[in-house]
Amino acid sequence: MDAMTPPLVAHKDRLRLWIRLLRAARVVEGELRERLKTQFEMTLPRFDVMSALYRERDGMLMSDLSRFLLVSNGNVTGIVDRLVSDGFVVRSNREGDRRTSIVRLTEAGEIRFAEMASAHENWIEELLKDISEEDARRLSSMLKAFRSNWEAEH
Amino acid sequence: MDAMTPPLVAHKDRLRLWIRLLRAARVVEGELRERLKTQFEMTLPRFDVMSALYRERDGMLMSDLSRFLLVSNGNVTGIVDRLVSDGFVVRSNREGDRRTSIVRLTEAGEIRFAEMASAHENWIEELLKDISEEDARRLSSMLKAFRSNWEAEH
DNA sequence: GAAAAATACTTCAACCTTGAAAGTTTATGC
DNA sequence: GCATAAACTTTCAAGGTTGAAGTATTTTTC
Repeated sequence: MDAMTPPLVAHKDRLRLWIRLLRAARVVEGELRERLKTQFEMTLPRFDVMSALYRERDGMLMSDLSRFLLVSNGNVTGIVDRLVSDGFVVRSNREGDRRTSIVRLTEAGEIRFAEMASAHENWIEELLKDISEEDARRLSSMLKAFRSNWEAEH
Repeated sequence: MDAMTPPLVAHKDRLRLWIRLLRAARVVEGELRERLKTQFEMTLPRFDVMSALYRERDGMLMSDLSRFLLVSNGNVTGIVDRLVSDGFVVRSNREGDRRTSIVRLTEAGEIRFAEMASAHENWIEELLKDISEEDARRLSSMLKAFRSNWEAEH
């Protein structure tokens, strides 16, 4: 064998990273989905919408939700519909623009989300406990930079 | 203000990491989905199944696929059904156990996957280009450790 | 070897998701 | 002002996803 033989599979580091990242995300997401369902009778997509609305107490447009959550418009329509019939969310008309309506949490929605958010935070701490806080911070800022670059390009 | 006042929001590093990781994964996944669709008329779940079968040329059981891809059994049934009608996959009976069948790529499936895999690898390189190879390796091994710990505990 | 348990898979209802098409309303150009 | 474009949302079909229930087969237990 030639001592100078180059590696047969070079520059695959990013591909491997992507695969592992995806699998880790799936594992954690599956666990969260299950706990939300059993402990709060809640789905992950609905939790995500409520989370966005909890940050924006004055409400959001459907398109705001769609953009923020990175999902399609039609998708948000269905999820909000179900949250409305759950009694956690309301659509209210907006003065001066009859195309849009503002989506807000109801009081029941705020109370329920606060409960879930508290549990959710603990679950994440538990599920990611094997990642040191140091690593978490470094990785987190790496991902922030990644996202910033992405936003700048798209 | 008390100089010793502790941070109001401590130990949120992992939560922030999780949120950013999820968003990054969604951005990349959305891009991959769109490219697979427009350039290969292929969905991401079907690509994932073909990818698993390409690694295991002798074929896999449905339950192997389910376990490997981290999705439910019923889900795999549907995706494989569609891949069979696409002509990319076959189910063949297995001697000695009539509960199971071996799922394999057809020759057309192997050829098609090889084309897609090549493009896919380039896409990942492109999409993750802002992550240095050094960072990619470090993060990758961090995620590997995370997954190993997870497996050990579950 | 019959009964019970375990294994492998499919079916199904409910929900999530996308992308395209269509509806409504508002803004723009002339 | 009127036509056109743009913006915002919903609808719909096709597909993905889960978890529970059901079917079939094999293995285990006694």
